[in-house]
Amino acid sequence: MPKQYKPTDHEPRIRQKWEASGAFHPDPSRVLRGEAKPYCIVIPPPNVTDRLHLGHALNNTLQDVLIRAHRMMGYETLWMPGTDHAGIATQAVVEKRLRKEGKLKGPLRESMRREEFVAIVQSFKDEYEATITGQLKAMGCSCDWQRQRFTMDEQCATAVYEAFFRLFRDGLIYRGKRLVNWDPVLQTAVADDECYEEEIDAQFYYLRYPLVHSSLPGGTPLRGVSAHASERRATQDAVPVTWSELRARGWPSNIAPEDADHADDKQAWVTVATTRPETYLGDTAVAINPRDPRAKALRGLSVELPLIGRIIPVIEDDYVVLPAAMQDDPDDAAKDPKAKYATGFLKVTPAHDPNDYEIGVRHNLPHINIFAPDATISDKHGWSDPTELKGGHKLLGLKRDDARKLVIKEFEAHTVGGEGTTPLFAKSVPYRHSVKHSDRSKAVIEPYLSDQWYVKVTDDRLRGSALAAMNPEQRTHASTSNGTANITERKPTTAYGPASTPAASTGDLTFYPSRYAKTFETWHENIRDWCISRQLWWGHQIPVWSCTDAPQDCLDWLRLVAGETCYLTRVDNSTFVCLRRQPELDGDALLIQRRIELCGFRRDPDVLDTWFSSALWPISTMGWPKETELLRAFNPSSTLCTAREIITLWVSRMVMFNRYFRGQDLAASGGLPLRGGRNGPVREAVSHTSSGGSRSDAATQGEFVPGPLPFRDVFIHALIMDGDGQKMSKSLGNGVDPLDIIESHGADAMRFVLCQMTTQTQDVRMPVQKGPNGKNTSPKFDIGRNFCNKLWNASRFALTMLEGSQAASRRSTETTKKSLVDRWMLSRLAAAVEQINTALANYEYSDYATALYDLMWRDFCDWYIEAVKPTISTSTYQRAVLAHTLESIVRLLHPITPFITEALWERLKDIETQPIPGVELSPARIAGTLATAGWPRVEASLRDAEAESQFERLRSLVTAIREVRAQHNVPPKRRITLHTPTSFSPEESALIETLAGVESITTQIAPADSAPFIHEGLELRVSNLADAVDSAAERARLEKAIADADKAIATLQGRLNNPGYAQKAPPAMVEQTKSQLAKAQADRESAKAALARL
RNA sequence: GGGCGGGUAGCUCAACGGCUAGAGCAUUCGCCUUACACGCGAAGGGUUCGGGGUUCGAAUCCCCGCCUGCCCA
Repeated sequence: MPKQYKPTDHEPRIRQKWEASGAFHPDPSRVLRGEAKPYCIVIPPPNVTDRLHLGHALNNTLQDVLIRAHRMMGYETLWMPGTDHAGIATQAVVEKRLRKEGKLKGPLRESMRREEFVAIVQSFKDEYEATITGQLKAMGCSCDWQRQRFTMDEQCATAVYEAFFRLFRDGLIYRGKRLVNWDPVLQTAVADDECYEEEIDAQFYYLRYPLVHSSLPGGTPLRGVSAHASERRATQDAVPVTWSELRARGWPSNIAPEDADHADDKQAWVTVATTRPETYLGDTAVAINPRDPRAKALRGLSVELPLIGRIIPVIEDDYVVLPAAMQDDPDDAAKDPKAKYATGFLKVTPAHDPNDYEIGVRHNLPHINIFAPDATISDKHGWSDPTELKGGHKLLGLKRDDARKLVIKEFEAHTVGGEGTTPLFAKSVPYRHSVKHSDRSKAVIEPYLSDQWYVKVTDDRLRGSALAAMNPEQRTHASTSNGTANITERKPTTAYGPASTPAASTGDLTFYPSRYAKTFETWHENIRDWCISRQLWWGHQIPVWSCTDAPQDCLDWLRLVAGETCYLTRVDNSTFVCLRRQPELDGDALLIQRRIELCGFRRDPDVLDTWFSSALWPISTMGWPKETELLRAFNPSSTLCTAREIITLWVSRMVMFNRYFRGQDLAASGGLPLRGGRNGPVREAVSHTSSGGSRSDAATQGEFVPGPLPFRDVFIHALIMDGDGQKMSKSLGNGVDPLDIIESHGADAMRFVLCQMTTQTQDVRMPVQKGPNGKNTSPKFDIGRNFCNKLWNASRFALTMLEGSQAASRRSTETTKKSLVDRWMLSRLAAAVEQINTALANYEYSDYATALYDLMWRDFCDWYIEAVKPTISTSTYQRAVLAHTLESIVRLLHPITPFITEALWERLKDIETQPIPGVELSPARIAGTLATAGWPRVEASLRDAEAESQFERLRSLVTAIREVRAQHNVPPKRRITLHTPTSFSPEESALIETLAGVESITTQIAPADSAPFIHEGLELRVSNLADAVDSAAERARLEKAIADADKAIATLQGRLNNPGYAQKAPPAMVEQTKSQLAKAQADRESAKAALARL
């Protein structure tokens, strides 16, 4: 064996060995036949946009640790791998690439055919999928590569279309409007993360809106009626409100003194402040804060929008910022920069501002879209008939900036009430603020209202079942027995229990760390319907065909064929047809598709949100909607391992979908019993009233019983930050590539460090430096590399001892005595195994790795190996302890550092030693493959408190002697003499001599040139040091010993002098303190005596 | 605005109401002691962010404040 462990000499070969062994490809039928318990993790599928970064390395290492540990524990273990198509991100990356290469100019939709583009993305995906798979393999991930999936492959797509169809049929998908970030240049919606904010210098414009009475009933014009109709009516009905009338209604007299001409008989107005005057065309209300003293006077009044004459209500909403002067707390005003500019009146444009949109929802206001897709003013997209009104037509066709200028000009030219002296335009003030821009076109984003598809996750069948899935101990708001907050800090798991129960369901979803349960809970309590349509080409195209004013005969025919293959709904005069596109039904679906397309139906061009397919991942990868063996054996899976940012986007949706669809499946198949016996036989189908309910699915229309969870445990791990606490990212250049680390330090070193870093905190820091090859690395990985090298050398030493002495074992001098160090080592091993099992069961990776670090390095290498050097070649038993301890360490480490342990085990596995009772190392299921070897079972009876305390005393004595040696610069090879008033057993003496470089131990008086030291309250001496003893140094050392003892005495005495302590503290604690005090006092006395003799 | 974290040695982190607050790296000193210099032995280094409180006892629990990060809106 070489002196240093070189990962590259072993990793590729071991990867091949694993792959050839089939060790990672489980057999579901073993689970179904009851031969093995299942353990399963579905990988959070990485995006195919890019290669994996260090965060992925962490995420997947943690999964592999669980997978490998359970495989060794005897579970039938499945780690399902795959990748995600990542719609928006991937499309953006490919589009950018094409533009860079000059292959794409202008808007995508006009420059390229859909099929053409999708094909390019497909090949891009193939490239990255291969890269990602290679990276995972390089890390040693023991995925079932034969079952690898992709969210857009045929199997997953089948699941997506089936799920969409069922939700559509069950009334859980509907069409609605939503504000999107619209890029007017590319004419597409873009996601939030494709926008950037940029500060620009702009103006706050102050516009006057004349007040009028509305003749509409209830003083709430526009409510629930179309904008078109109300505009007409409003123009005829407007009656001005005068200032005198306003004062009569309670308008405060001290308000708005700057408006000099508040003549009693003149029409009154309100002044709104806005940065976007042109959007006034889409205003549907003016809002005021209810705490505003003017609010009461305005209640029930309206304003008339100049130039277009629309009458819109004055409403009250908390969102409106009070002007700085009106705020109770001047500090609040200072905090909100807008308060300085606010007038207290907010023009509300629900179709063109996200906040206004919310106000619109709260007050049921109409949305009036005033822009064409290219962001020019248009009367064709929601704003109707400006030409009949008072001059709004001048604005038609103008771009946003031009429209803004013209609006200001018009407002300057006109006056309140049409004939007054007060201009509609009050003033403008410079204002710097940040505005959203599109990454790709740099255009200013327009919030734009458009039709979208939604999943009604607020329905109790989805939201409700997600909340019900939670472990009751982790719920805070549910009706717990005493109604108080009740979050368990930690699940009291101390041993490895069954990892997966076949039908985990209600109440089984448990978060680690538990605090994340709250994130999950509050998300569902405040959940909103989920917008699932995206204006992209890369993704699952929505399987809905629609037609406005479809021919009657076509509709009649559709009603006839509606059922298992298609489902239709009507909204106003539009018909929407959803086709079910399971492969076996494709014939029918295709027929219907052709027919309706001939009738004028067109398929929705949008694709589904990527999370829709991700939400199905735990079942789609297993073949759903087919009732496969895999699905039955491995759903629910055991653990989901992910980062916290994904709890809301992904975890929630997987829980809802798994429970919903599997609930339906189970009901349809006669209601398989769910755990806990909550549900008896599912009730027979009740008739479904809406059109098109299918026959075979009738059973699913009955009372809904949620099905099993997608997984039982959710482990949320930390995010890796750089040394400054910043996220690692490409643009910052602070990212670390896992492959670089694997190359420089080895996969095991990387994995070890990542595990050791994984505590329960929210994020961990990893200082980043440039390595010798110019690539980013971190000094942290040296820990792992050194650790592996240490293990390698410990094994190297052990192997020479074991191999070399196999022949010697037949010699007559052999002893089989159980020595102190052997008992101590086995005791340490038993303790470590217990600690490791507990850590694993609670996802405490750092504890797991640290326990092994200490066991291997501190206990095994520093003390055990050093101690047995003189005796190992003549003790059969000791060699057996050495071999068993080392092999246990290697097996326990395998989940963290699979390569080096596999390489070492190839040599260790054939060493023959006598058995050690209480240590069970069962053979590998696949011969010669550690990955399938048994998890070490070490009996707790090997714990030996006496051996541990006896060894601990020797160890502290050895350390004390070494300290004196170091102080006197005694050469390591020099043997010295220990003078002690007490005697040691021959076994103890031998250990002291070996470990402390002592030649002889004597009770004889030490010569004058010896060095005193204190151990357990006694003065001991060492002599025969190389140089004469330096009494000044001795004095300093003894004085320090006295000072240390004094400090301890003060602390301990103070504790005992506290009257409450003896009374209230546990007696054992008090006893301990007393003995500590006695020892400290003895130390002190001995040191003083030694000092006096100097 | 709501929610959740973090602040302990120069750095990265432990310590989960009870040993004189511990590791690794870095620093200093001595060693190529024949498993390992990616190593061995030893040393120095802490007002546990600040202030109150609860307790026999607080880094730990509670309150206030400061700094810092993340998620949701």
